[in-house]
Amino acid sequence: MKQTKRKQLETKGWKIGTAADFLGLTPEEAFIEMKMSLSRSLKEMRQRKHLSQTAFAKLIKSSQSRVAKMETGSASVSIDLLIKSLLALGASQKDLAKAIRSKSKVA
Amino acid sequence: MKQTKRKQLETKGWKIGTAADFLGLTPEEAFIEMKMSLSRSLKEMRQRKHLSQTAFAKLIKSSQSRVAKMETGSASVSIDLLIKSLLALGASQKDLAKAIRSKSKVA
DNA sequence: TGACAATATGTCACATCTGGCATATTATTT
DNA sequence: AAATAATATGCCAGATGTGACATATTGTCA
Repeated sequence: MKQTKRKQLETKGWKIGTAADFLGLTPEEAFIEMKMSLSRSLKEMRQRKHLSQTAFAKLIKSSQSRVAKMETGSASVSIDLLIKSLLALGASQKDLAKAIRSKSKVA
Repeated sequence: MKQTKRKQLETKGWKIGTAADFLGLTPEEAFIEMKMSLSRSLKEMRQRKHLSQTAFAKLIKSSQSRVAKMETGSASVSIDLLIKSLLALGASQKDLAKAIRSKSKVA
């Protein structure tokens, strides 16, 4: 739905589906977006610390392959793991909140 | 971390290391805090919509017992499930970001 | 180019999470 | 108080996520 139309409806007292789909995202899509966002944040933080995937994997007692999967947004990675990893890198809850909100670039 | 709070968490199935507690949140504790925060948000949103746990469970194709576990902060619930549930209730990523940052009160 | 480090992908046994059911506990209504 | 609704807790089989390993691909530098 277009922004303009939504605004018109809202000023007329309509309450349209909330939120998650404000930008046209279904809950599932929003969920995926969030994962991708966390993925990117993780990669950025790791690189900023000059850690290889292997070194980081050791740090969080995981494996290089799983770190790679985290950073490429593989479906086999849970948000739990992403968040635990980010926290291990020193991310604050504030950082995570920010990461969750940042959108992915569509090109 | 307060003794009373620790006890409550333990009865929910959480296992917390006993090591350095007073010096702020360990990543593990921060992780638990986040979950508790999401739990509270979920309960609030559901109640605001006047849905029983049973009705909400049907909505997200889960069970009343799991919804109860989500809201009581059981350790057997993943952040993935909490977030999916919140999104299903219409939470925006902004809402989630907010939820993640707010501290949980156990007392 | 070749050698080497970093990252990506596939597979799998094992661990954790999930839904559903039964049942217990707590609130609400009559 | 009894009946009823709502919520909580325990359990378990099946689903999903995990670490680890092998191997492939990509990147970098001599």
